[in-house]
Amino acid sequence: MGAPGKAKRGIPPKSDFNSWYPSIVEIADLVDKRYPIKGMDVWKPYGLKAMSLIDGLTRKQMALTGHHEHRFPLLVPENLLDKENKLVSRLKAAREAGVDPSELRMEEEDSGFKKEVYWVTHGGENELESPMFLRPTSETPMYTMFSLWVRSHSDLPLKTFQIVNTFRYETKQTRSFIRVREIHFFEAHTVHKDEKGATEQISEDATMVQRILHDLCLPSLVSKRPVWDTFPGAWYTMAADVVMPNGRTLQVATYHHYRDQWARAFDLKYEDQNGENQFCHQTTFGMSERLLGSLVGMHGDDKGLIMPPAVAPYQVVLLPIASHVRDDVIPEIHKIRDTLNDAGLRTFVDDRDVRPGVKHYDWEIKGVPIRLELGPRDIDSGTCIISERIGRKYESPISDIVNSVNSALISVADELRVRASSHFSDLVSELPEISNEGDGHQFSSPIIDGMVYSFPFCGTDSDAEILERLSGLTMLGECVDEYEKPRKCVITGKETTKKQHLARMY
RNA sequence: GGGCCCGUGGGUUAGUCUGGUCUAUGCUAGAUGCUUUGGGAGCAUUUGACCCUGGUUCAAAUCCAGGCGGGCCCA
Repeated sequence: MGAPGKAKRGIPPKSDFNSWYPSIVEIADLVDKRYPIKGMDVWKPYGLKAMSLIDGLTRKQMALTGHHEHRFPLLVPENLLDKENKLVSRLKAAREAGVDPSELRMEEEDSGFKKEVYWVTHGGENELESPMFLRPTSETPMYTMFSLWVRSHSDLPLKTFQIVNTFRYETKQTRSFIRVREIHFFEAHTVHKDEKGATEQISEDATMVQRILHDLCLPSLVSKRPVWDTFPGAWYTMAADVVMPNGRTLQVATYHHYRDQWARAFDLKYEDQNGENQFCHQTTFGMSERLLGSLVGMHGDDKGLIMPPAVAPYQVVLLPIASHVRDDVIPEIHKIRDTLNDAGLRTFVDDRDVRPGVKHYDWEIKGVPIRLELGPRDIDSGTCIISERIGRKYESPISDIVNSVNSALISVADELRVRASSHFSDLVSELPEISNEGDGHQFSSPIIDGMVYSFPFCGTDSDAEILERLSGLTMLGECVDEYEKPRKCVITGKETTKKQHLARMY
């Protein structure tokens, strides 16, 4: 704690999360929100570096699984959107009518996509004959090209991805990294011979998400979204949700199994071994800067951010002490820095001419996992002082500095995982029992704002709707983790191992 | 779609109801100098703001209208 009554750079307490979050993203120098367009923040170097490192984790997973990076154009001609709109509205209508999409015949219908995109209508002063829009996601441009690229079964599977900016015209309240209009977006799109190939891809996606979230020290809930919350073009949608400290869930990753629905709309076919044309099966996998938002929200505390070592822009900040008193402090600290750099660590020497306390506070706000102090006394004794952002502070011999720093980084990451999962279990609790007397369904105890509720459920869509209405919360979908022993469904009373969650979503 | 609120230096804030004493207050941040440097140093000097346009008035940060920008709540 600082001196009584003295604000720490004006950071509100973390317990007031709705004020803390928007303040910390600016105070820690991740973004500047003052750009005069709502939902379009300026990325500052520190924030951009963290995001690039997160992208690095993603790229690593993509490389391990044989995906290739592409880059598709930002602009999409309007007539391609029509194709997608038709598909989406047909599938949506089919779903609502409860029939197979192929049985349904549709007239033109506006699915509403047009309202959610930014339009380019002019070239210079001339109105464009065919307007274009900024991609909200890249199915349309990509699948247009895929149908040119895929000829034969030997072209499959086609595994692509790109990390680009996408645009959505949000009218609701925006929040840095959580709801923005210019989205830093990762999207992987794959094309397979059959449903089985696409299904295997979905499980590969699940593995990748968990590896990335492990590096970010984030626990998550993975669910199969309810039908009404599935992306209309998808057969089914899987999603990973992180629980923020205010109890709202944040969807950080989704992966969709499309079957051959899009392939039929975009005429995406291949010739199989028998010389026959077959429609392809497809998947997509998406993530965004919400990953950064979620680690800011989960790990930060009253003093500022805490960066998971895997993506900390600086893993070690070195603080020279009293360097004007002794000439050897700076050279010695540079030596240590070079040693750490050679070991592959990201470092920074803070040689500003300010008092050491200021530097400690500054780097605490930015969440640097380890601060390393070196002053004349340390040089004489052959040691330095290591402060971990999670609280520990101790002396360490300079001769073995790489090992000390590496194990300190591991201990920070471990501690973050412990804290995050204890936080997580505090926020998720069992749904109160439901009675169904004459006056309809009732909870035995009231729903508390800021909690996520888990419960056994095997009911129908309309049972789910009852729960949503009764609680005022949203169903996350069927969780991939099931109960070990069957339990009674909260609505039907039948035994089931299936687990669901109700939460307020971002 | 419906309703409500707000716009003052980089940040935050006083002043707006009741027009003049406001070339605009406090804190913080920034700059310069000297002294300082093992967890937020001190002193001195100093830079910096009334969202835009129009109206009312002798007089507008303040009242009115419109615009632009931001936020909240409800469907």
